Amino acid sequence: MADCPRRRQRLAQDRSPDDAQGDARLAEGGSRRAPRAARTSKRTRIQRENAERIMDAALEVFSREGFRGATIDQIADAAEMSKPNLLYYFPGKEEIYRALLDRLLETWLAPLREMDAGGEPRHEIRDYIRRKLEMARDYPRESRLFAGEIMRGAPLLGEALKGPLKDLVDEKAAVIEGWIRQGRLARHDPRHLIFAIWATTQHYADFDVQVRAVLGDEGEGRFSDAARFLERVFLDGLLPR
Amino acid sequence: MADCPRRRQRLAQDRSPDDAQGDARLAEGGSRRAPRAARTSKRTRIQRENAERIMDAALEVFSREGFRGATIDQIADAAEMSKPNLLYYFPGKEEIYRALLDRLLETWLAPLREMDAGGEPRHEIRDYIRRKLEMARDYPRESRLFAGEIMRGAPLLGEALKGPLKDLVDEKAAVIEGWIRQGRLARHDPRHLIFAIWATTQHYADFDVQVRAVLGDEGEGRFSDAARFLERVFLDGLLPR
DNA sequence: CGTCGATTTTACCAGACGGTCAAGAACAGG
DNA sequence: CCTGTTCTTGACCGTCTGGTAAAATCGACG
Repeated sequence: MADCPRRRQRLAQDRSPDDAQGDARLAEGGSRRAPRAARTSKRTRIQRENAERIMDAALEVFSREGFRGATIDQIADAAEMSKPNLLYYFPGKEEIYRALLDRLLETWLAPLREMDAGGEPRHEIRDYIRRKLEMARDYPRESRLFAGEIMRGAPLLGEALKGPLKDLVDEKAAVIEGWIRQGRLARHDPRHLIFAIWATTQHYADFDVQVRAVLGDEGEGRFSDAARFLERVFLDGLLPR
Repeated sequence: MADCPRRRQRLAQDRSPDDAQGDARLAEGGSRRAPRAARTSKRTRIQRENAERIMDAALEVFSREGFRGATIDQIADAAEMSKPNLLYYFPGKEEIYRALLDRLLETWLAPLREMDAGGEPRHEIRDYIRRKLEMARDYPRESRLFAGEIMRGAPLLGEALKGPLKDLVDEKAAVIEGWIRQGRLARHDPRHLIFAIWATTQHYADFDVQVRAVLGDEGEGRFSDAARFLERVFLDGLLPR
């Protein structure tokens, strides 16, 4: 942790050229005014650049203010763009938000997905904690966006939680249960273990002001301190004695 | 945990008769329209009852929608009261919110405050986890209100975090360090331990939808399962081996 | 039972906000 | 350099929202 360099570019942003758009209902109902950006399947350079600028600005604003607290004007300002121009690229506020969540979800699941049934339990869990903590450190805005959506009752992400997210947790819970049956881990509920890792790591992004306030000046090394603490507690607590 | 009955009344609500009011600047600047409720120091029965109904409704709405997402109309509806009538008791939206936070803070710190330097470390930490988890179960709205305020950068609670909250954590961190020096606990950073307990317990209130989505039908006993899991992991991880 | 303050309501307002429109500016392809 | 398309903008609109004014109603107490 302490030794890996900061980075803050590209999560799932570099996927296909035609992604991350609020084009949910783009090519449908004929009568609706279609001449929005990207009616043709090919996107121009300007379209790609501006869509990206908007997404980044929206992440900044939504993660700080929440969905209702954010205004299109704020996002447009942050994207250095007029409001009507922004609305030329996205049909509305909710679509921008939805686009952000869409591309966030798989990024969010990635660290858990990497957990390898064939690996050594101690090693796999420690690495999972590290990866999650790195995400909290390097992508706090994404963490807060996600947290905000869940705390509001997940009006948009609700189905994804019961689908892909639950499926992944079920899969990895089975892996952990396998390790337990082999006697390589102490008997614990694997789902609550996963919750605990989510909670403790994301805490350092979502509650950053509180963490800083409590730690005061000594807060500089909070992420490496947290890594040390969490790895030791979880491993000592999880391994059979 | 599993055996203590549900309850959902009174946290710090029953303090003095003249509390929990947005009366920050009540008896000041003479020229401002004063005839709001409670200009005299004595509150009538109706004033107490209505202020309470408003606070409860506001907690419901603010905790679900966030500060900016909540509207005075929603709060008034929830309090079964007209908007102007509500504004007869509180000078504005922010004052209601502020009043909620004011009375929440000391409730929130209480469980940690109870941790006793003279007690047995294993017992004290286990009980602290239990108390926090009970609060997450019985007062999820308060938990979400607090979380929302912190996530927005704690614009109102900021000073309280650096003052009373930090002081309390410092005090209890010293207690834990004492236990460590006595060899009764393994060497760990006590502040990150406290963060971890906060994070894991509050997770069950703040991220309830996610927890439910992942656990599905088996989610009924989530609080007692969580208690079992957290107590074991933290204690096994914290005690010297 | 009348009076005066406490309480409640109806009507209203100014600004913010999400979104639209039509016209102008920039640009790519021929 | 012309032209059709893409991009950008200033002006505008209906609704929502926080908050106010003032009149009407209630209720305790002499």
